[in-house]
Amino acid sequence: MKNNVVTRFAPSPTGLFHAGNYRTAVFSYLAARQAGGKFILRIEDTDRERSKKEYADDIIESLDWLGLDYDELHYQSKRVSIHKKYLQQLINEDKAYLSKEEKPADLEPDKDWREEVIRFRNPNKKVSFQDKIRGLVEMDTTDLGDFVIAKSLDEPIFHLAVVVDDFELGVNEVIRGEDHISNTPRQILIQEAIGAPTPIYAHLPLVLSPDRSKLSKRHGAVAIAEYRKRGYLPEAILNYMALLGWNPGTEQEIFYKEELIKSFDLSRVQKGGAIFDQIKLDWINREFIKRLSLARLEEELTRFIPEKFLPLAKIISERINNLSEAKNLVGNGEFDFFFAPPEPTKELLREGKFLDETIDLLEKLDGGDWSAEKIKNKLWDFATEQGRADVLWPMRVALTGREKSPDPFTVASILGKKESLQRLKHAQKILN
RNA sequence: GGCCCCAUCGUCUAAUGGUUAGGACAUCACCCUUUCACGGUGGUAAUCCGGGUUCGACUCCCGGUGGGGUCACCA
Repeated sequence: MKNNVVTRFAPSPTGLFHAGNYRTAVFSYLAARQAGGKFILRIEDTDRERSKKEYADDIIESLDWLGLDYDELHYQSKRVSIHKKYLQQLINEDKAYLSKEEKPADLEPDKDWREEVIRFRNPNKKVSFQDKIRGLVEMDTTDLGDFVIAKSLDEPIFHLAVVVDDFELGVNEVIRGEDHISNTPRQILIQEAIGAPTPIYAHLPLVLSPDRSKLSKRHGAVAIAEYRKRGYLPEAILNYMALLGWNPGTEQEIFYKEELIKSFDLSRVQKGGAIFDQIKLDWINREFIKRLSLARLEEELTRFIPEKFLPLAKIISERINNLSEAKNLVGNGEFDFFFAPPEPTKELLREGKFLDETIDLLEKLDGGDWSAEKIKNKLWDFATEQGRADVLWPMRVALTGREKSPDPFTVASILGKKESLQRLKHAQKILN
């Protein structure tokens, strides 16, 4: 009999899905897939006040986009009858009890408040658990007191719901953020009370902001959906997040999903928190952009630039960190950066040496055969003879009006014969 | 503050008692080149501090210091 690994990702839909959450999902996913086990997505939406459907949808769409496929999807709010069963049982066995509460004086006026809640009868003992990343962790639960596990029989809260669901769904490896370490003893107490086995834990180091505090919405975290909009590739995000806090022990940096699944190993996960480094993400994204097939590159680029610039796809791909930057290079359909309106200055034209000859040579080239390669062939010998800089600089400036651009042959090919010659002649006029 | 976790270049990390402490990103210099970009080569840069243990500590132990997490009728 194979001991199948079952992991889960259990986000609460109370905000946009970002790198902090996402890294937990990646590690849970990789651990499950590597073991040939099961990966469960459970949306923890029992807090009716804070949970929003749009956030749940955002999580699902982001996971889908990133290619983290799950075997089961559960909404915790739909499982309250199961939680209720266990709650009732705990009360019957006097392991939990109804507790009268005194309303705090400083309670916010519009805040939901129960006069009576269900508290767990804390046996006040030391508990310990095995953590795949940190080893044996021990804690005394005495100072936790009789903590609240439900607002009512129909309203379980976090600790009870998590323990019951993990048990019922067969989760045997709980992979979650380090911020849950202090919740673990409480949950173990509940497990013991309902007769559930304690899963293996793996508490991941936190993803940090540049100031080393926990990454959060209001603190530097960018939503996954936003990265998508900015033209980051899902494989790049996956790769970068996997490398944040984990490494394969080799010098490989670029991984596709299948390779990650193959090499992933929880025991090689770092213990300390890791700062989210946008610059390195950019580098990885660039690496994946470079590795894109021409067909896929063009397809991705059409989300950001007009189709007529697709012949430039390759050249563009060498100059951008993310696809949306392509917009800055070609503008909104009008010739922009690469193809600025030709307003060459005399100075930039360097006296326009050989502009006449360049025009003559190009006039002879068939307009139906106007490729960058053909243009280059036509001009190359002459340019080499006269000094390439002296011939090509004026041509570049005349065509683009700028010092910086792709090579002039490519520019000319995109502009077409008519427009190219028009611009060259315009430059000629300026010089006279 | 109590409890808990953590600590190698600026950043992500490798080295599980013996290495000139390695790699990547970033940065700097040079090369390539019709500009930018791409690419290539090389450089700068780290074991938090103090005690032990040991022939020998980044590595093991103890103590500091520092950072972080958590202390809800949120997850």
